[in-house]
Amino acid sequence: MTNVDNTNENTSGHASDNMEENSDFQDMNEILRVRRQKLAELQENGKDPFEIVKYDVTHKTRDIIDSFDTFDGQEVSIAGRLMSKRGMGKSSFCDVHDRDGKLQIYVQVNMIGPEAYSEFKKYDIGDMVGVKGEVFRTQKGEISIKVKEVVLLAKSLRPLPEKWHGLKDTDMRYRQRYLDLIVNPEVKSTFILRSKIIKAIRTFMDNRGFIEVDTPLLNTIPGGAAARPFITHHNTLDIDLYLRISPELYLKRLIVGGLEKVYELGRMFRNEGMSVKHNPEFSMMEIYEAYNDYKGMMELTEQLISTVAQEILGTTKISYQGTEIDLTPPWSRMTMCEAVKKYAGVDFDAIATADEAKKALISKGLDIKGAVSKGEAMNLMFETFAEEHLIQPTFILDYPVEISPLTKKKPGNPELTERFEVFIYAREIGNAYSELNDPIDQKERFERQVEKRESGDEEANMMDDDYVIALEHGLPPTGGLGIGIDRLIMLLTDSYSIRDILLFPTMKPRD
RNA sequence: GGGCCAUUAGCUCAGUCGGCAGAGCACUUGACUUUUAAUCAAGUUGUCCCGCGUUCGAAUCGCGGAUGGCUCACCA
Repeated sequence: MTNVDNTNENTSGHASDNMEENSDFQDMNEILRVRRQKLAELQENGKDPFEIVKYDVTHKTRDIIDSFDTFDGQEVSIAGRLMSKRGMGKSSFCDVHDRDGKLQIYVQVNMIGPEAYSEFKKYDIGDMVGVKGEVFRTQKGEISIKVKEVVLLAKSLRPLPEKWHGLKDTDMRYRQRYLDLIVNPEVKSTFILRSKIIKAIRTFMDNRGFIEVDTPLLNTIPGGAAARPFITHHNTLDIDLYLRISPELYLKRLIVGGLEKVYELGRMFRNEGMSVKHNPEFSMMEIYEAYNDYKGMMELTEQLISTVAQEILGTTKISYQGTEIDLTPPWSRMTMCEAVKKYAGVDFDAIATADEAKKALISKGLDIKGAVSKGEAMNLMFETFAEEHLIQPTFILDYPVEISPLTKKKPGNPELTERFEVFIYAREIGNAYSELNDPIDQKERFERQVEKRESGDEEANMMDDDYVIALEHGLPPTGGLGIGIDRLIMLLTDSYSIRDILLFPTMKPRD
């Protein structure tokens, strides 16, 4: 009975399964057919471009453009994708694009001979070519190569998107990112910038005496953050494993082991909602420094981000989505309690009990589901009323202990912890603690997390006994910091969506 | 999951009141030996996202569905 309605999935028009192979060619439009015919002709004449294994490239187009005076009159060879053709009978101008630039080539029939020229005229936009010739400047002043030899290095069998408007369909841009990179120059430069930013971050950390380490992506206990993990399975061991949500607990084991200053910059996986700021896999850097605390991490955060901005963009005053943001240190500092007082008008210093906190929430029109502690109430108010105002870089200090299970309590105030989050453009960019190193306290905090988990909170931490044993061997006082690398790159590249700074963002499969 | 919007040629997009499916780029043929969004002449290109309905007639109107975008909710 229940299956009857599903029959339409099998009968809805896929009757062509048995005749698909041979009808491919007929189904193609003219552009596809013509290009395949050109390839077939080349192959029949023993000139199959796909048999070529190597081309001797002496220069990149960027080098030639940047130092024309030294290349003027010299012979060079370049290679790249043919992106435009301006043919005028017995001579042609074309643009060849390589990674960092483009260069015009000038092909004349009496330079390469009538046979090679007529073959060249069959090249299509999108073909990969190698070109050898002499550098010169045209009458209109454009640096070019007068071609002595041109080689087809790969035939493009499909047309590129339109040259003037580029590729706009966002879905296609993400699914076929190579097309996006070919036709939208600003996309290519964004990803080149991403690479430079990450390199600058690593250089900064290395210069400060940190070592980069790699810890497991496959975890038996996913810890260090409040997030739902992805689950996978190892066949030989026959156990489920989790993809890591944070490297925190491994990195602190390394501090116990005496590595003192470590960082890891890599991919995290969180099985949660997707948005303009969230992708299921994303890059984060975590840093741990022995004998330091969260105040030291504040200084490190400011220095790191402002130094990278200065190096990559040449300034610490950036523009993000039309808003000026000043990354010049020092950044403003405010406790969460102060922020809530300022933006919500509620003074949590004057609130003693969870009941009073609940009343304060209700008076601000907030919904309360289940039991809410004083700290959770303050955090909720902070997120609701304060976060949106934190446009310029701002450290928010002293988070409630209930939502900070891995953080040292503030001396003299057991309700709060030595923790900050840093916000830029109302987004959380970083999160840092004075790390909790008391194994007995840690064990109790885990137990409280386990209780939350058992009462339905899928994001609460699991008990990690092995980590507690590591702490029992002695973790020095340590400062720890996590920085959302993708969000930082969004800021520095002025990108609206996280999908614009991930080459292949997670997509729902088609069909 | 809710709301709003979109889906038309390989790409970017028009398509009026329901009346033969359009443009630019790309492509094909021809002309052109310093062009550059080359130019000029001629030509080709369609599951109008899918299904059902209303109608003499649907790209256009109605209902249902798919995909995507934005947004709200969710989400350290």
